[in-house]
Amino acid sequence: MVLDNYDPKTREPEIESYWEKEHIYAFDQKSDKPIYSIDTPPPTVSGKMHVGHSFSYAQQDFVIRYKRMKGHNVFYPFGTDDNGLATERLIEKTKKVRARDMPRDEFVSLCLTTLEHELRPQYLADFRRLGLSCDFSIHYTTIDSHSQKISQREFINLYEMGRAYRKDAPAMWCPECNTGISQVECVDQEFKSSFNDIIFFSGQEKLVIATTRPELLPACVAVFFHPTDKRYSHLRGKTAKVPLFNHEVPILEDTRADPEKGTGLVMCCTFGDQVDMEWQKAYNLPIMQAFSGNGKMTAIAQKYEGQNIREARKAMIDDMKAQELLIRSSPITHTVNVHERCGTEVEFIKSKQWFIKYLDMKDHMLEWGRKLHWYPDHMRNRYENWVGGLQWDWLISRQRYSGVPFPIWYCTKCENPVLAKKEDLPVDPLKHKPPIEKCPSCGSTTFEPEKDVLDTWVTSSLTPRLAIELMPEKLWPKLYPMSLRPQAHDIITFWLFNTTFRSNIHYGKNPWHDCLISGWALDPHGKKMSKSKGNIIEPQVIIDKYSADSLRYWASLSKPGDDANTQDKDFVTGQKLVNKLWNASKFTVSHLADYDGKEEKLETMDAWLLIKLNKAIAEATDAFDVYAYNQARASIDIFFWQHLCDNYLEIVKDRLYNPEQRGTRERHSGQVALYHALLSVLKIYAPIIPHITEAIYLDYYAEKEKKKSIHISAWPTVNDKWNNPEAEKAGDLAITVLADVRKQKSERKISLKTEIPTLTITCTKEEEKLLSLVLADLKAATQAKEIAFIRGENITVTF
RNA sequence: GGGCUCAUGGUCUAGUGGCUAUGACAACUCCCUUACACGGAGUAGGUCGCCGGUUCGAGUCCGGCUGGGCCCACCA
Repeated sequence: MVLDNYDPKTREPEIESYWEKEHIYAFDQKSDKPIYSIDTPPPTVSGKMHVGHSFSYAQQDFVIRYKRMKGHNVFYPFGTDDNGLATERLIEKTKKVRARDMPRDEFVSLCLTTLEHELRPQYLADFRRLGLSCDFSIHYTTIDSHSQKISQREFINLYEMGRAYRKDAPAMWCPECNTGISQVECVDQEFKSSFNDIIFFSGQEKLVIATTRPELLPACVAVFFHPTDKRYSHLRGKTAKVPLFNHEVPILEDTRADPEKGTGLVMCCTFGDQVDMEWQKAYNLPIMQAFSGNGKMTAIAQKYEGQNIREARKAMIDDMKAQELLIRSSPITHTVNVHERCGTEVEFIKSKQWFIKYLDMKDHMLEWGRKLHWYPDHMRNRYENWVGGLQWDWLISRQRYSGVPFPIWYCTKCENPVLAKKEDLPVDPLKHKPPIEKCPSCGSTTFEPEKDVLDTWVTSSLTPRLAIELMPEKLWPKLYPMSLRPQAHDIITFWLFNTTFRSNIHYGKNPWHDCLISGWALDPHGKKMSKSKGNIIEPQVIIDKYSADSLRYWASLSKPGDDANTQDKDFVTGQKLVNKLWNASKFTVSHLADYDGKEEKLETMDAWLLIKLNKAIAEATDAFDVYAYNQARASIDIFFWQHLCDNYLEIVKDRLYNPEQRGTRERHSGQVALYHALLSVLKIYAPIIPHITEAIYLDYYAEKEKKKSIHISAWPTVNDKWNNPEAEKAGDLAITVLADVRKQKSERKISLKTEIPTLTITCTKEEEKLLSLVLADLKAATQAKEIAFIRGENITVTF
């Protein structure tokens, strides 16, 4: 019962162990309380928890802890994403190997064992140390067989619905990673390049064409100009000779050629960019492939064959210069699409890839997005904007090593795909045999496994299923749709969007009711953190230096969806709060040792405190109900610091210490107010700073309330019998007087303890009446021996 | 180029049409008062980015502008 001192460094981990041992956050499969289920974001196992994680996971934990205290049976699983390219790169780095230099089997098993024994446990420990109230026993990883089974099952379902198709198509391709990629994995990056004016011949006429991609010349299949461009209208129907390669290509008109750009003439190469692809389709032009998937020039590049893109570009520019085919080369900076994981320029390559058909669903997608409750609401715009801009079906093949395999084999003779049977899942076609002996269409008996793996988002767009299917099937309808998807705003376009799509396609409903979108943690100056800038702030260091509670407190300062600057001073603020809570509690609890829990008529100041408390409870509750944890926190901050600590405790002290002079009933009344005020303060703070509030609760209140943890105790409610407008007015007046006395003492540079022989208050008759209700407390707080009243309009104080 | 978002004392920030615009940090002045000096009481510091409009009333709503951020498009 003695609150000694509080060292978060040792106490926080102890408290976390206690939660674990007592299963405080365990989901109760048998309970009939309303369920609140969360589609927890599975973070990509990347070594260490990032400060951005601590920011957004803390924010989701605030509202989830609130829901738990409000009486929900909380289903809060924890998954990790350790599937796909990001994981491969991490393993390559930590184990100093290269996937392409070793057998696939060996690499995959290295990934799995390293994850299981080294990376994941360390990583999970970081999230635990943040004080998240997850039920960590409900755990999946996006690469485990449970997830593979579900992912493959739903892929087969898509295939059966006719939504998964395999097509020879220009696919976005990363020549460095040697894999197809999707629209969402691309980012813009500025590059220095050169704009080259090169000469095509149309008969004897010299045509100047500007290009940044001369290495695509061997794949040039046409030249275009705008139909209204008079400079070139005489070229209609003619052909042009491609420099260096000398093949003739048609000269065509199309409105997509911009007369303002370059010379107004543009070459079309399959495939330089998206317009090239549109032209190829529209004019049925041949498909030429200048380089292959690994970024090396192909045979059509003739003497440049085997060179990589950059080498070929330079060599061709040099050769054209030598042959006087290059008029001018001006350096430019332009933005190009690069693969976000490696920064390589994205190319288009023709290959056989699996796609999920969804462009036909745009209207439905918008409707689904509108049915979700977004917090904050404007985040919906990002979803709608994304849907509006979709132009590709979802490319889901990845030419990687570690990932969920496609459950498919192909007939070696007719390429007919053979899908695994659902009861055999999960399968790895590289290891397992197809479920049939003979190809149903051609009768061949030899099959070839699909070597590609599924895009990691194919699996992670099923996280609500991965989570609930860990539970017995009879609970699924109660858990799904889930209550909440918390996540950061940067992945609305893929994770949130894809999950919404999958859920509606497979189950005919949205995957959740609410989405809580968090912002980003930026550096102290509002800049994005990055290794290259050297401005990374590590949450582990903050927890060590301050505490997990102060890290969480910082996360509660900004409103949902807002980015926050990561500043030391905010951690200091949290640390001060922890300290203040501890000391205020120490004081309070020491005066509650003999408190009997009986309630009787309250002293006016005590009633005043409980009115303020009622208001704080109402505000915090309303705020938490709409996920406005920052407003809830602000309300309780004001109550705790101003009303309780700065004013009330100073006022009630004298009654608590001196019951002989002030009366035992008066002391007891103070105890009543203190008991409820502190308890509610702790409870309202509990979702934000769960460690310190638990420490205090366990020391004093746990026994009284017969609960093992504050986090499963009942959320405070407004108590109507405390409402007392007269007491509130009287208390507010007393605070005005007290503040004025303090101000004058401060101006006279005398201690607040200095006695005042007679305090004269000028006020109205009604004010005097109200103040007389709290006269004894006011005397004690101001150190006034006597208080005299003079009639007057504006309340003033002299001594 | 389009969409969204943000702009409030030196710094960061609250603010949901309505008295004198919130709080924190920093600064300054004081106070070692038996919960806390990791504390307390005060003081100073703001034409709420700019221009216009709606309104009895605008930091708040509307339009335009300027400047940041994010997403998308463009990329010959």
